[in-house]
Amino acid sequence: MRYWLFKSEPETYSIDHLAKDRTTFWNGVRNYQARNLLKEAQPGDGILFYHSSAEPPGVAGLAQVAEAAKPDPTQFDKKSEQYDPDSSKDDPRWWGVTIRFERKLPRFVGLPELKGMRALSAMVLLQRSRLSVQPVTDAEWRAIVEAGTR
DNA sequence: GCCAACGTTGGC
DNA sequence: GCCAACGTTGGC
Repeated sequence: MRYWLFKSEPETYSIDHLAKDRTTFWNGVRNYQARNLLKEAQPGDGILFYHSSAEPPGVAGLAQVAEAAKPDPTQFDKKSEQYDPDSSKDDPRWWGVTIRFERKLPRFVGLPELKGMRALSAMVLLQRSRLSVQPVTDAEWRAIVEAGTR
Protein backbone atom coordinates (compact mmCIF):
# COMPACT_ATOMS: atom_id res chain seq x y z
CA MET A 1 0.00 0.00 0.00
CA ARG A 2 1.27 3.40 -0.98
CA TYR A 3 0.53 7.01 -0.19
CA TRP A 4 -0.12 9.95 -2.46
CA LEU A 5 -0.85 13.65 -2.34
CA PHE A 6 -3.52 15.04 -4.68
CA LYS A 7 -3.81 18.79 -5.21
CA SER A 8 -7.12 20.48 -5.78
CA GLU A 9 -8.19 24.10 -5.80
CA PRO A 10 -10.91 24.21 -3.14
CA GLU A 11 -12.90 26.78 -5.12
CA THR A 12 -13.21 24.12 -7.78
CA TYR A 13 -13.36 20.99 -5.65
CA SER A 14 -12.66 20.96 -1.92
CA ILE A 15 -12.53 18.28 0.76
CA ASP A 16 -16.10 19.33 1.63
CA HIS A 17 -17.23 18.55 -1.89
CA LEU A 18 -15.64 15.13 -1.57
CA ALA A 19 -17.21 14.60 1.87
CA LYS A 20 -20.60 15.22 0.29
CA ASP A 21 -19.99 13.13 -2.85
CA ARG A 22 -18.23 10.34 -0.90
CA THR A 23 -16.49 9.20 -4.11
CA THR A 24 -15.39 11.01 -7.22
CA PHE A 25 -13.52 10.23 -10.42
CA TRP A 26 -10.24 12.12 -10.29
CA ASN A 27 -9.64 13.12 -13.87
CA GLY A 28 -8.48 16.09 -15.88
CA VAL A 29 -4.80 15.44 -15.15
CA ARG A 30 -2.87 16.51 -18.24
CA ASN A 31 0.70 16.18 -17.09
CA TYR A 32 2.61 13.05 -18.02
CA GLN A 33 4.43 12.62 -14.76
CA ALA A 34 1.24 13.00 -12.74
CA ARG A 35 -0.51 10.66 -15.17
CA ASN A 36 2.15 7.99 -14.68
CA LEU A 37 1.75 8.22 -10.93
CA LEU A 38 -2.04 8.00 -11.19
CA LYS A 39 -1.66 4.77 -13.12
CA GLU A 40 0.38 3.32 -10.27
CA ALA A 41 -2.27 4.07 -7.65
CA GLN A 42 -4.07 1.00 -6.33
CA PRO A 43 -7.29 0.56 -4.36
CA GLY A 44 -6.65 1.14 -0.67
CA ASP A 45 -3.76 3.55 -1.18
CA GLY A 46 -3.93 6.61 1.06
CA ILE A 47 -4.37 10.13 -0.30
CA LEU A 48 -3.53 13.44 1.35
CA PHE A 49 -6.11 15.87 -0.02
CA TYR A 50 -4.27 19.15 -0.53
CA HIS A 51 -5.88 22.52 -1.13
CA SER A 52 -3.81 24.54 -3.59
CA SER A 53 -4.18 28.20 -4.53
CA ALA A 54 -6.00 28.60 -1.25
CA GLU A 55 -5.54 30.90 1.70
CA PRO A 56 -3.75 29.18 3.20
CA PRO A 57 -2.80 26.21 1.07
CA GLY A 58 -2.38 22.93 2.94
CA VAL A 59 -3.58 19.42 3.69
CA ALA A 60 -7.28 19.41 4.47
CA GLY A 61 -8.12 15.74 4.78
CA LEU A 62 -7.66 12.13 3.83
CA ALA A 63 -9.05 10.00 1.05
CA GLN A 64 -8.26 6.65 -0.42
CA VAL A 65 -8.01 5.16 -3.86
CA ALA A 66 -11.28 3.31 -4.46
CA GLU A 67 -10.66 2.09 -8.00
CA ALA A 68 -7.52 1.83 -10.11
CA ALA A 69 -6.93 3.92 -13.21
CA LYS A 70 -9.40 4.01 -16.10
CA PRO A 71 -9.27 6.15 -19.26
CA ASP A 72 -10.43 9.71 -18.69
CA PRO A 73 -13.49 10.11 -20.94
CA THR A 74 -13.05 13.88 -21.27
CA GLN A 75 -10.06 13.33 -23.56
CA PHE A 76 -12.46 11.96 -26.22
CA ASP A 77 -15.12 14.64 -25.76
CA LYS A 78 -14.73 17.34 -28.38
CA LYS A 79 -16.81 19.70 -26.28
CA SER A 80 -14.60 19.28 -23.22
CA GLU A 81 -11.88 21.71 -22.25
CA GLN A 82 -9.84 18.60 -21.62
CA TYR A 83 -10.33 17.22 -25.13
CA ASP A 84 -7.15 15.78 -26.62
CA PRO A 85 -7.37 15.22 -30.38
CA ASP A 86 -4.15 13.20 -30.33
CA SER A 87 -5.42 10.55 -27.93
CA SER A 88 -7.13 7.39 -29.20
CA LYS A 89 -9.53 4.94 -27.61
CA ASP A 90 -7.19 2.09 -28.49
CA ASP A 91 -4.38 3.72 -26.59
CA PRO A 92 -5.76 6.37 -24.26
CA ARG A 93 -3.28 8.98 -23.18
CA TRP A 94 -5.00 10.29 -20.03
CA TRP A 95 -6.28 8.35 -17.05
CA GLY A 96 -8.10 8.98 -13.82
CA VAL A 97 -8.79 7.10 -10.57
CA THR A 98 -11.86 6.90 -8.38
CA ILE A 99 -11.22 8.19 -4.89
CA ARG A 100 -13.24 7.83 -1.71
CA PHE A 101 -13.57 10.31 1.14
CA GLU A 102 -12.02 9.12 4.35
CA ARG A 103 -12.08 12.04 6.76
CA LYS A 104 -11.34 15.67 7.20
CA LEU A 105 -8.38 16.36 9.44
CA PRO A 106 -9.52 17.92 12.71
CA ARG A 107 -6.73 20.44 12.19
CA PHE A 108 -5.93 21.83 8.74
CA VAL A 109 -2.16 21.56 8.22
CA GLY A 110 -1.09 24.66 6.32
CA LEU A 111 1.88 24.96 4.01
CA PRO A 112 3.92 27.16 6.37
CA GLU A 113 3.60 24.47 9.03
CA LEU A 114 4.49 21.71 6.56
CA LYS A 115 7.60 23.68 5.60
CA GLY A 116 8.64 23.78 9.22
CA MET A 117 8.37 20.04 9.86
CA ARG A 118 11.71 18.26 9.92
CA ALA A 119 10.15 14.98 8.80
CA LEU A 120 9.10 16.65 5.55
CA SER A 121 12.38 18.23 4.51
CA ALA A 122 12.67 15.97 1.46
CA MET A 123 8.96 15.88 0.62
CA VAL A 124 8.11 16.22 -3.08
CA LEU A 125 5.57 18.91 -2.25
CA LEU A 126 8.32 21.12 -0.87
CA GLN A 127 10.97 20.27 -3.46
CA ARG A 128 9.06 20.28 -6.72
CA SER A 129 6.60 22.82 -7.94
CA ARG A 130 3.58 22.18 -10.10
CA LEU A 131 3.04 18.47 -9.74
CA SER A 132 -0.59 17.74 -8.96
CA VAL A 133 -0.22 14.06 -8.08
CA GLN A 134 2.75 13.11 -5.94
CA PRO A 135 4.10 10.14 -4.03
CA VAL A 136 4.26 10.48 -0.24
CA THR A 137 6.45 8.32 2.01
CA ASP A 138 5.15 6.39 5.01
CA ALA A 139 7.02 8.70 7.37
CA GLU A 140 5.65 11.82 5.68
CA TRP A 141 2.13 10.43 5.82
CA ARG A 142 2.44 9.64 9.53
CA ALA A 143 3.90 13.04 10.35
CA ILE A 144 1.16 14.94 8.52
CA VAL A 145 -1.73 12.83 9.84
CA GLU A 146 -0.35 13.25 13.33
CA ALA A 147 0.00 17.01 12.92
CA GLY A 148 -3.55 17.20 11.61
CA THR A 149 -4.95 15.10 14.43
CA ARG A 150 -3.27 16.80 17.38
C1' DG B 1 -1.60 40.65 -9.77
C1' DC B 2 3.14 39.15 -10.04
C1' DC B 3 6.41 35.99 -11.09
C1' DA B 4 9.35 31.68 -10.55
C1' DA B 5 9.32 27.05 -11.92
C1' DC B 6 8.92 24.17 -15.40
C1' DG B 7 6.44 21.50 -19.06
C1' DT B 8 5.21 21.78 -24.02
C1' DT B 9 5.47 23.34 -28.72
C1' DG B 10 7.45 24.23 -32.91
C1' DG B 11 11.02 26.42 -35.95
C1' DC B 12 15.37 25.52 -37.50
C1' DG C 1 18.30 17.67 -31.14
C1' DC C 2 18.43 22.42 -29.55
C1' DC C 3 16.32 26.10 -27.65
C1' DA C 4 13.27 30.25 -27.68
C1' DA C 5 8.62 31.24 -27.04
C1' DC C 6 4.76 30.35 -24.72
C1' DG C 7 1.34 28.47 -21.37
C1' DT C 8 0.17 26.77 -16.78
C1' DT C 9 0.63 26.07 -11.84
C1' DG C 10 0.55 27.80 -7.58
C1' DG C 11 2.76 30.50 -3.72
C1' DC C 12 3.07 35.01 -2.19
